[in-house]
Amino acid sequence: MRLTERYSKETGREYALRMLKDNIIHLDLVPGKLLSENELSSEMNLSRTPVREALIELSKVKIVEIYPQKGSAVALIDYNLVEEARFMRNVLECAVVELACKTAGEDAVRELKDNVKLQEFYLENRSPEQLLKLDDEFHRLLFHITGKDQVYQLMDSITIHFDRIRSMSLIAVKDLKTVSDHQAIVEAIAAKDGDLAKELMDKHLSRYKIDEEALRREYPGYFL
Amino acid sequence: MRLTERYSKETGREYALRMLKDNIIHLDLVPGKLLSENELSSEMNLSRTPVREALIELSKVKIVEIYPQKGSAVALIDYNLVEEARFMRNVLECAVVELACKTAGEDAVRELKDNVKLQEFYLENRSPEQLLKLDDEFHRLLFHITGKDQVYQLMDSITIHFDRIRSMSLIAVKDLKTVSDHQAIVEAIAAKDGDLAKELMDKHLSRYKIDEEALRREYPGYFL
DNA sequence: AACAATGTACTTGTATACTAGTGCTTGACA
DNA sequence: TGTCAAGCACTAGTATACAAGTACATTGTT
Repeated sequence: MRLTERYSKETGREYALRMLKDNIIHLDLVPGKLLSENELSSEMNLSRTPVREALIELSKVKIVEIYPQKGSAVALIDYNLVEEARFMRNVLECAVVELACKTAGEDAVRELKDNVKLQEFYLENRSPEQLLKLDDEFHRLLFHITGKDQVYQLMDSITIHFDRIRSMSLIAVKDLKTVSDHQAIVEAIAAKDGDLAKELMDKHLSRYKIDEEALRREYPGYFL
Repeated sequence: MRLTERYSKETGREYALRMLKDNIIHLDLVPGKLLSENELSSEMNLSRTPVREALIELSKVKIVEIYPQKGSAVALIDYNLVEEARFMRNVLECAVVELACKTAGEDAVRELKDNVKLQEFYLENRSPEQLLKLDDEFHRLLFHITGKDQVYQLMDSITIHFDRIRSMSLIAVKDLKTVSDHQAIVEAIAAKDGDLAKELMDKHLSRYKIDEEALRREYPGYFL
């Protein structure tokens, strides 16, 4: 378990949640790994209570399994759940981008354009970390400007299944195409072309498809 | 706060959650009502811990607000959140019913038909409670047969905003149309007509639209 | 040796005690 | 009378103690 510093205003529960998610996504806590509330809490210098609350939250999206009176574990990879996350994201993002075409004003479009401009900058400067952050931010922005923050938050909670296998997949996302996808989407929104925007988004998200069988071969034992 | 019996296998946390949701939906805990963990726990004959865990879960979908070190309250009605719930449901249900047209086998169609048959029975026998239950079950089934149970569960968690104002609205759902809507949807699925199914679902869900202004007039003070 | 019962060491679930932060009340003082 | 400050009564956040259930090892018996 890799730990980073606790933010100053962060509660114990938020810290535990952040640490657990990070470690699960980056496979420092591998699928199937047994989790003990006691062990985790002493590792993080917390009591069981905040750790337990974090585990309960993670179990809601089935990334952690809790067996009452027996133990807890990082969930094995259930490919159907990954597919659910992909499906949900695809459906909602397409609907939101279509909605954005109808409702987005000048300010919103400018915000999106600013974001993409920054992406171009970090693409040239080879800063994949910043780029990933801006990518997430771009999609979050689309939900925000259409007033669907809560929907985003719910969708985001299940996305961890997808994030985990993305981090397993060695194939990096082709950043160049990603950024130009974003550019095209913003242009479609500015032009208020809903059908085009939806189509572009669908194509964009399809780039993240990951070969299940290859992963299964490389990491047997991580799968359900 | 109205309490019903605790199920035998139910944990304290699950019981607290069920009670809180029921009372919020049926306005026994009105919007804006201050909640005290101590008060709630003694009312439910539990300690603070399981009650607190339930409140945290409800705060995730913003139906309960927790102000650290100050207090908690049932959230006022935020119409934008209601709209988010409606939007999310509409988008996902339409996508799922379309998917069902592609993937549903004979067994799945039979399950749906059985459900609708029961709806017809309870419609004739004027049993609105059973009918409501079957209505929920019908929609849950659509997600189940397409392998999207987790998506349903997440969607369902935000639906409470919608359920609350539905219970405020005196206008009962026209059960007759509801049942015939369901019939038509099942037929479209059996005929594998995705476009029709989607259109029918959209029309079906639009029946639940509620007049915001009328509610605002009737219940000022419940709104944000 | 085979097997059954029991003890033990774990787990999560719940209750309770303590910490720290908020806001209001109350009272002293100018 | 007005103002400010100390204290009190509440809150949620956290730590710890205890309860209840599970799995496994160990021991005693046949």
